[in-house]
Amino acid sequence: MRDVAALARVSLKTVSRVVNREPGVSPALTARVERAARQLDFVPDLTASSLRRADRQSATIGLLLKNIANPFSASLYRAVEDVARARGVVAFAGSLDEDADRERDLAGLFAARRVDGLIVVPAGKDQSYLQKEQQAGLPIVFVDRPPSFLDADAILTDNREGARVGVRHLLRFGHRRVAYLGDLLTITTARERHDGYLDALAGARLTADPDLVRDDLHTSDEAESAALDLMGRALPPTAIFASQNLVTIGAIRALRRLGLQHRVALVGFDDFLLADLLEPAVTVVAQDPATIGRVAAETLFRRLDGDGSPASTVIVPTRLIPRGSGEIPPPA
Amino acid sequence: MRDVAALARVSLKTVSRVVNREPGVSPALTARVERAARQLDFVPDLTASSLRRADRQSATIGLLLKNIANPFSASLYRAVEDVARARGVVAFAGSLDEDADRERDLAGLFAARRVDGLIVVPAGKDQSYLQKEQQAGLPIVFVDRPPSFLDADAILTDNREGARVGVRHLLRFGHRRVAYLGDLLTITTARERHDGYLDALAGARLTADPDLVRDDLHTSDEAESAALDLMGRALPPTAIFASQNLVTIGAIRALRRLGLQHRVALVGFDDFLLADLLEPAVTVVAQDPATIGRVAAETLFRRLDGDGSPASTVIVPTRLIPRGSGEIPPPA
DNA sequence: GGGACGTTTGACAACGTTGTCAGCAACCCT
DNA sequence: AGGGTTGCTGACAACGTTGTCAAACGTCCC
Repeated sequence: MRDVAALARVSLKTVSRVVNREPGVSPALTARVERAARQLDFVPDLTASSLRRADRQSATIGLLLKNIANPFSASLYRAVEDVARARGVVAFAGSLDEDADRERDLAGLFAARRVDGLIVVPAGKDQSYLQKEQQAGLPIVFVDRPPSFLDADAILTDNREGARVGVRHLLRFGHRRVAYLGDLLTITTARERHDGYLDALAGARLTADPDLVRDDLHTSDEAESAALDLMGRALPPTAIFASQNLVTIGAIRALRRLGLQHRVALVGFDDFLLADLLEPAVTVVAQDPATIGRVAAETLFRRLDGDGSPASTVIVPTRLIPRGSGEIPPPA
Repeated sequence: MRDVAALARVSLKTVSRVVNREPGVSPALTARVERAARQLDFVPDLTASSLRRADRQSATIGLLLKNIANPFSASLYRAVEDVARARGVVAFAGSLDEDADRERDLAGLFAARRVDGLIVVPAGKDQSYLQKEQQAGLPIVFVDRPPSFLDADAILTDNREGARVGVRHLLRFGHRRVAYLGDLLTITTARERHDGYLDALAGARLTADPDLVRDDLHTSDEAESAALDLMGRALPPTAIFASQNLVTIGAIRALRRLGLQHRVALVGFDDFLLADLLEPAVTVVAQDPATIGRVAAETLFRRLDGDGSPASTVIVPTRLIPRGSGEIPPPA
């Protein structure tokens, strides 16, 4: 900037004014400065600028995701990016892999870089460590899972209701032995889906058979062996509700291995690519990561624009997509 | 930091020394400063630090991707993140959607934030606009597609050879009428795959039937109608080579609609989730985004560590994964 | 006792930018 | 002509941190 000022024979401040399009610089000087800036390939340093500026905004936000490589996180990121882009804001992203330490570390790295806001899919059981930052004015929006020990905005999927609807869908076709395959119970959403499953059974005046309920399945392989084991029992289930993407895929693999994919009904929570091309096509309770991401980003920016209203929670509904696997009736 | 210094009754510089673990501070003062810092929840401002520091490193890199929401980009990001994490470096990411203007804009936004390096999947046809930054010392590594009008490191897939191997695989089963469904010819990799297809035909002393070659298909829907159209011709192909993920899926949909999925062979370029669960399972030429991302990040950091050797190009091989759809013989 | 030396500490300037304020010229009004 | 207003410009300090250098102190040796 100093070089630009020298070349245009003006002061630093005038260059700053031209670069920031502040009013009150004569056309002649504006032109001279712009020419000099172009000639020297001047790129203003946004970090220095935000250090000095009164509002201290860095036009940067941070995203803490489960795992960028999984489609849910990736869609979420993309939706946030699109909202941010419209404001010239760019985003940092990091994967947590369900690791609470990683969550704190990354939040610290982002805070040290003075992001303007944080969108968090929490991995740990306690977000109170963010309280200081929040009180210091950092807006934080939680996504997919509510914060613990912290009062903040949250954009959530209606997990319990979604699971209830999915399981009820199976019950309507006459199933009475519906198995549940669930993710780690340490994960809030997994617990909620588990509860939704129980709700649906209760709604049909059924009690859950503990032998048909398997929690803490976190990988496709674990889900596959759990499903194989279930189907090998004396009284196997006639339908399966899978609480998550990878679990659904594990269940599909198991049914395929047993040649039961057209005999045993299956509904999965969370949609996935090509679910419609499998045979049978997979009935799912679809979440809407794009909407969740968009709403989260909009909420964050509303806070940045000064909205000081109490923390709100938005529940994004799920949608049951019948495709075939969930409409298989029980054997007569 | 001033508050910490006041509370610990030391100078700013001493706080700085303690925070950065510089040697030569007495244990007594170190303890006092650390206590004060904890007490005040002091988080050092990395942007101010990097502004002042001699090396000007911000421990931040930027990634320009095709589209974060697509699995290739997401895996790439994750691989880069893992390498960066080990160094305490965080990453910005942005989607380009094949838009050259967007590429320049985002590169500018990242440059203004003084990233230490850039990993770019180029969208435009000319990267010379990055020359100034590069000469100013910004390491830039290109991924998936080589840079144009710029001398820089590149980590590429062997597209031409991969396509050749995929098509040769079909020819080995006796196919003579192999169709080609390709992405936009403006995309370098699409052209290379097209050439690989021609190579394979030439290797079998066949000439390409122009009626069987369809380029510029960029969405699943476009690919589907192109495939439907091809199969409706008087002399339809007995096998299809699809040059890209979405195109492969479009082709699958078309074959399904015609009930031909077990009659017409199909090989796709680029692996995708659940390809093994479709019927028939889909034979693909798999790329390796995780390796590509890891190598790109390693190359970038090597440059940051002062490697000044001439720009290098690393070719990451592809792998043919036979799963069924590519092993269907032509009708007798 | 005094000088040389090493260790620990702090004052100050600087990184690249912007907020504040003052200076100056040109104009308007009485 | 004098005073006020307006428009444009620049000097200077400041944002939060670190590099440089010198001061202060203690230790050791002759």
